[in-house]
Amino acid sequence: MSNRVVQEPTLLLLTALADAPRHGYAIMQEVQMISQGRVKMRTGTLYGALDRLLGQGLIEVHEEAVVDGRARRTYALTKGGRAVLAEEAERLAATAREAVRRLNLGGVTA
Amino acid sequence: MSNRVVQEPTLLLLTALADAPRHGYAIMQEVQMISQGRVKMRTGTLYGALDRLLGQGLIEVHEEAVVDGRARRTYALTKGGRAVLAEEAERLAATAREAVRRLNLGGVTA
DNA sequence: CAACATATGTCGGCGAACGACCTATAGGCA
DNA sequence: TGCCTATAGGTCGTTCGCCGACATATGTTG
Repeated sequence: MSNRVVQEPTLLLLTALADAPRHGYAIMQEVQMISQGRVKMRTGTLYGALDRLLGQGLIEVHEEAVVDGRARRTYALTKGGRAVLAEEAERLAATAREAVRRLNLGGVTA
Repeated sequence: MSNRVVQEPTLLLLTALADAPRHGYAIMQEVQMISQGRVKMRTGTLYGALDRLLGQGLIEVHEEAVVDGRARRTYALTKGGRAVLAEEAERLAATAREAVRRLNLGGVTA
């Protein structure tokens, strides 16, 4: 019953991976760009969300390299993640449309 | 920097009040309808959110009647609430558009 | 050398949402 | 009559995603 599928920061994360695989830092920058600088995703949110999404099978590790003894992972959307993102995007768009419709109904002639 | 303006359940609540003032129970039903039965708002969420939104000045008490010794309040959007809802709806629509755009970019030829 | 960007992560805490429960009346139905 | 459901409004403890701050390491530029 619960909606709690994905929240906005998470949705932006998925969106950031929609066109190409990216690594963590790049995702943060991409999220900022997508949201026109409004949402600055923190690392705490990022890596927490990545773990969660990996567990949910919405994203996967695309490539894993070790650079200077540090893991460098790039993540990619899975088919499931792609489907979820498409669904959520449609749902969001529908909600937004409904909000606008109602604002116009009750707004002017209230 | 933080996005956290309003979350989805809250946004649906505001949307439910966009065309006409409503009381709590009616809001719950309306939210269900708007979301096509996907989001079933609980009373815990509802009244918590109403208090919060009243405090933020996004909604106001429209009418207050006492029926059978019980308070019956109807809530309405304030101008501020209306503005916030309009903004958020636009933002959501933009995010959804970007998600779809990127899905089409990377989806087929990946 | 200091400062910033790149890059990856951990941890404590907050707050919205959730879920379960409570009260109360009216109506359907077995 | 007793039970369930819908209407209507409300409280409270818990969960969980997000936030903010911190830690670490390298490369670059002033």
